[in-house]
Amino acid sequence: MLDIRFVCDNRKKIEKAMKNRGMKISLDDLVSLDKARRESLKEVEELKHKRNNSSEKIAVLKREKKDAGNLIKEMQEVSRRIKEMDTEVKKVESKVREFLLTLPNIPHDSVPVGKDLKENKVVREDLSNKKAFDFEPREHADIGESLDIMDIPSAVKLAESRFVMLKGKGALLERALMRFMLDEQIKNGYLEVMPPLLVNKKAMTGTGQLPKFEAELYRCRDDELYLIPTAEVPLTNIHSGQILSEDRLPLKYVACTPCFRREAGSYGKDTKGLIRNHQFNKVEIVKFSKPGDSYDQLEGLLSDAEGILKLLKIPYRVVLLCTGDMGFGAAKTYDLEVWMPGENNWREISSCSNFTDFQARRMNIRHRDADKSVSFIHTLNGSGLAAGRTFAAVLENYQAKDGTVDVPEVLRPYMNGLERIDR
RNA sequence: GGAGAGGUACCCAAGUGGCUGAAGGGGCGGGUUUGCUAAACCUGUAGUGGGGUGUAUACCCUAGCGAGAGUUCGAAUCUCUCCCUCUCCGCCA
Repeated sequence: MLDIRFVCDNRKKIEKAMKNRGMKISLDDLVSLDKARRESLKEVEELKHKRNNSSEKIAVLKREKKDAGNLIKEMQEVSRRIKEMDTEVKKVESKVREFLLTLPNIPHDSVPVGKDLKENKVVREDLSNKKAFDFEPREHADIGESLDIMDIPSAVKLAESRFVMLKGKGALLERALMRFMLDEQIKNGYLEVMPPLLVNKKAMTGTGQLPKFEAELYRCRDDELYLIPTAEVPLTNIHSGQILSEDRLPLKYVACTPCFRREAGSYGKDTKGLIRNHQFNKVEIVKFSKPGDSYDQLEGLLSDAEGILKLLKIPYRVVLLCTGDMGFGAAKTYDLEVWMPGENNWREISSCSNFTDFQARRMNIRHRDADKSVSFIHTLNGSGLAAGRTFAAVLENYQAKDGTVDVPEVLRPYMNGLERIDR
């Protein structure tokens, strides 16, 4: 959410930013709505002032056993008017808020302007671990099924399409990845958390999933609770409503959780294997930062995520998203993409974003400066990494000609010393 | 799920319609005195959101006693709805 004052004072800037995101938005209504809000508010507060004074006078009169009838009569009318105006002000306020909740964040100046993913910028790449295959590398779903470590038909029978069941060494590999990635992020100074996987509406609104993206969420029938689409939601909401003291910042959290996404509107896309599922495991890292150094913190968070791929020895590149491809709440986003030799393509495996004060304003997370003034903090998050997609990347990059898969060295301690996955 | 008790500031807590724009403790900040790992006394302690005036410092108004609605000239206090916490019972990994 953007600050209403900032929006009103910087219309040109906002409208340009929205245009860069590929949105056509006019702020005329919002600005006049807010003007009306301020005028009514001033008027009603003056009436309230009058009422407060008169109430006191009435109290004094009554105590002195004098007649207060006239004043009471007068105040009846004032009170009626206050009630009327309060309703009006509230209506306008909620309209303003509703509008603000649908406005995305303003992209940072360093973000390239562009229409879609074709205009994203590759910032750097590390191909030192890219292998030359002397055979035609296969896709991960193919490898997984022939090794009998991925069972899609069973998962579909139990749930529906876009679910997968891992078995045996596959389940072990997934668990190893989760533990390895968690341990690394803990080493990087993040505090591990096991959060609720179901959260309420307020939390979903805080991070920006609601109200705009309700169709992406699984919702409980009898309770006002939603399955988390990412641990970003519970982690970022940990400090909602709080004023954090500056010496605690940055706060860093990590969680490994299943994530649930309806993937509405992606029918027919990435239907094979582990790339786009309704349920997947992900290690998420979140930072609460002072406003001043959030962009430095973003670089750090990115390299924390990147470190996993370096250790796993998987070729990857860092992509800076352009304005048209960036998520709703982000001011700046780097994607980490891994090389998938079977698919002969790059795949997003992590998305690291600075949300600036966009989420903090929704959640009301603030900090106290050295000069005692209070301001919104900045939130950041990134995957470190998505386990399912990392699983796929390991299969494709570590496959051998005979259909087996080597276990990356760093994972072996987590897999009871297992060096190779075979049948 | 059933029954009961609660939710007041950083914490504990008093408070059933108007000198409560919230008593009293504790904690924390400042001060005084005596002096040694501190005590006693004095004093401050509603932060914040919103609106306005002014501009380096400020001031005024308004909201705020779990949340929302209602009654009333006036609500922490009365009524309703919801949320949360605790205790007992039931169920349960």
